Amino acid sequence: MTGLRSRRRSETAKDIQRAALSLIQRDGYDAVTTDAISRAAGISQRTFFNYYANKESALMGELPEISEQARAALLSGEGPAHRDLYRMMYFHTLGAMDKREELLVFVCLLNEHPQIFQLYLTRREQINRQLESLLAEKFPDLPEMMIKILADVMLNTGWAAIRCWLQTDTTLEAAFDNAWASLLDCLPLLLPTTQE
Amino acid sequence: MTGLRSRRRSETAKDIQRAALSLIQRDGYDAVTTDAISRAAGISQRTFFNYYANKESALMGELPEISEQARAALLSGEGPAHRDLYRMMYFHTLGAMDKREELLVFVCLLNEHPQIFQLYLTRREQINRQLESLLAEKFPDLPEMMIKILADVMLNTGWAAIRCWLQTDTTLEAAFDNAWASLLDCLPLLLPTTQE
DNA sequence: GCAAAATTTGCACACTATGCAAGTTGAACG
DNA sequence: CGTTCAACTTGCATAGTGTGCAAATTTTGC
Repeated sequence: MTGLRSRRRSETAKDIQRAALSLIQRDGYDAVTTDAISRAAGISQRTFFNYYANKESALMGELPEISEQARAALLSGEGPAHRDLYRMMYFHTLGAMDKREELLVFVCLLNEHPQIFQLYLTRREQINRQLESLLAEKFPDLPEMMIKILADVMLNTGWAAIRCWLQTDTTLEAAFDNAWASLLDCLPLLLPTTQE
Repeated sequence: MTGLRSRRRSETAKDIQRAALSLIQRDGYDAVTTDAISRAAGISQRTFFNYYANKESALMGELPEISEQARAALLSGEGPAHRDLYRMMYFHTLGAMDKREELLVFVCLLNEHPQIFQLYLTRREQINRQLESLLAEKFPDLPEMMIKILADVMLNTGWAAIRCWLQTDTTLEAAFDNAWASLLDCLPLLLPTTQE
């Protein structure tokens, strides 16, 4: 796929997402139909389904690729691990922007609409798997199970930080620091006791 | 709600799930409609939707309550933590049965149908939150963030163990031991280095 | 500029899902 | 046991979702 077609596809995908978000903010999630989104985006409803599987997918937009910035943020880091994680998630998941207001709208929708919550979980899982592949690169000698568990532990802590950030007045960086500290505080509960 | 009505409701929910699983195994997921499931379960399609939101929910059945056995398995344990986790998940999530064959069917469907995968993730999340409430009970003085992170770490390790169990010839107990060992092996990677 | 490939669109239609009212069943009470 | 009421099921209508298919349009390569 070449220049104009590729660019056109990206722009249309983005147009659809913007139309979805705008209509949903105006009319409420349940009142917005795929037909309305399509018209607002300037395409036919039939074409809508060439881009997105359903309404909530349109609302969330496309899964971001791992950018060079996000890769570098994690791979080049020599520690501490949570600094790497913060920078990776900042560039990748938040798209290097402080999109707090937009994300707050989104969290509201999440809490009210199970379909969106489901898709959010799927997105999270997909991003966790992306991180997993990065970690496999960073630690080429670790077994697969360890990579998977490490990715899950790190990313779930990161998501908890983002959620905390959205609910309090703290900075994103401080939220990551706090979540990480909580994780480290949990470790003694996981370690073998003297009884073992 | 009293005796017969309550029992009737449970049985009908179960009938629907069984019908869904049976039809899907026979005809393939995409070929089975909510109408077909309803007829096979002996109810109208309209009633189907009084029980389940959609086809994949019917396939997965209802979310199990935390049984006394599962509670006891986690709350009474004095360690090691992964023994508690194993016993809790055995009683709660696997329903105290070795349902390996049925779960293998399910894993196949998971990998082929995004809607089922999404619902699986939602189920996982719901069970994680159930574990979280149990942990809050077991450790009443821990802050909320720690409880949340601890629940995520433990349950994700448990899910990884179950997935491993389904893919290898190992026993479920050994799979939990291995996954837990992998988790402990990850901890040094998370701890602060001397540079901090 | 032309031919081929890629993409959009209109259309038909099956399936999903919900509101509503009529019919049926279970529970409570005398 | 009979009656009344609440809970549940069902039929029906209908809007929205989602897909296959072929014609129309746009982009690409030469």
